[in-house]
Amino acid sequence: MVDNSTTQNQIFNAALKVFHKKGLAGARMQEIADEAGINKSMLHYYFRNKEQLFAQVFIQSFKNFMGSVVPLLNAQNTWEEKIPIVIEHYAKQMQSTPDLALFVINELRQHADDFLIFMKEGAMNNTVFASQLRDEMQKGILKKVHPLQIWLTITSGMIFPFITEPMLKATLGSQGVNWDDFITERKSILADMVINYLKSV
Amino acid sequence: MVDNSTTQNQIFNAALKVFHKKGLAGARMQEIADEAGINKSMLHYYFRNKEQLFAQVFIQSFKNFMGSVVPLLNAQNTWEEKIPIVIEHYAKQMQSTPDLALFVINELRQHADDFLIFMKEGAMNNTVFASQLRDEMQKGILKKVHPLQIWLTITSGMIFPFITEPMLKATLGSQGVNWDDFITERKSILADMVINYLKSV
DNA sequence: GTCTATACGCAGATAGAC
DNA sequence: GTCTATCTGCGTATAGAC
Repeated sequence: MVDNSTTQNQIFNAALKVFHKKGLAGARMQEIADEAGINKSMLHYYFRNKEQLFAQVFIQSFKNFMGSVVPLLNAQNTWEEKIPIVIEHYAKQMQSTPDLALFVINELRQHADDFLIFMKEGAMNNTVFASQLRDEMQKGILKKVHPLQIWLTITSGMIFPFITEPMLKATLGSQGVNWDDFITERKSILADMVINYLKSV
Repeated sequence: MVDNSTTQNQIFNAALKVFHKKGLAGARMQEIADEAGINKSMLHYYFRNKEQLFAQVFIQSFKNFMGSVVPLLNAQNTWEEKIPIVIEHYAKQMQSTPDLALFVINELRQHADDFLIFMKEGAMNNTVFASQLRDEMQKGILKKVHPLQIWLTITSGMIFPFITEPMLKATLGSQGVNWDDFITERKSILADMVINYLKSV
């Protein structure tokens, strides 16, 4: 899955890992080198300096975070089928790369000017999913709201619990609630909530 | 509102500001001193070192972020009245201290071991709000779910949009949607969604 | 391409005068 | 309590041998 065939890739993947955990300011070039099992000066040989290494890591992370869901939104099924699929997609993503979302959110906030240029304007709004919603809204079948609100409810509802996981787990633990069960319940509640709302015309 | 009567307070408030914006790793003692309009060595005089200054800032921030809503949850009105009030509370909080939430989430994730001790176990679950929900759930009037799910839906739905504000604004801007209008719509959608869901037995 | 050694600046921290 | 001057170590970056 992860390509470590070249030295450059080894460095890049290590950088991905360390930057995701520590952020730009907190990451150390030495730690990235150690993680890659490679001499520190190699980082400069391949990526010039910390700033440029970070830039490449960020761009890749941003595309991955924002873009990986788009195909699901453009698929050939109904909007109603897409909702649980997208929810499941985010749950999987948060479990496989737990630090990705918060990293992107955080660094984008601090360096918005430098990196916001990578936003594909209206990427979400041009999906088949958004069109499907707008269609049925106009027919009066669905409640009329901006599709972005639906979209935001789903991402909020699924990403936020994971970025606040330490806090949430502390609360759940003291209640004797199992994390995996809680997340399972969460996925179905969120889907029901959104779908019920849309249909409540 | 902000007490800058003593030198110590001036430093503390400046530290609050800088740490919230830059985080522990990104903040500079010199920047805090400049922000306070005070000599750098004063920071060490009053707070010993960066770590201890940060610790005090974090604890205060955490309490503020987590605790300020509790009185609203324990108030003498119905659960249904509380929902829009709590939503409004978070909107106000995110507008007056835009960096607070992300700061707490972020630093808590990186130093969970050091700071999670401040979590009041089950703080949310012991509120009147949670009891009200459980009561009506048992009577079969409301859908049976863990009250924390309701709570999480509200916080997610209201906090997440603000911490992703730069991204969201970029998207909205390209659609010609006004931010304030979007947030206003958001508040009512979220309240409706949660209330509708609870009542859909 | 990869390594060792080293330069250099920055940021946290202290000493000590006033 | 507040200031100036200074120390020290760390982290980025480069030089240069192999």
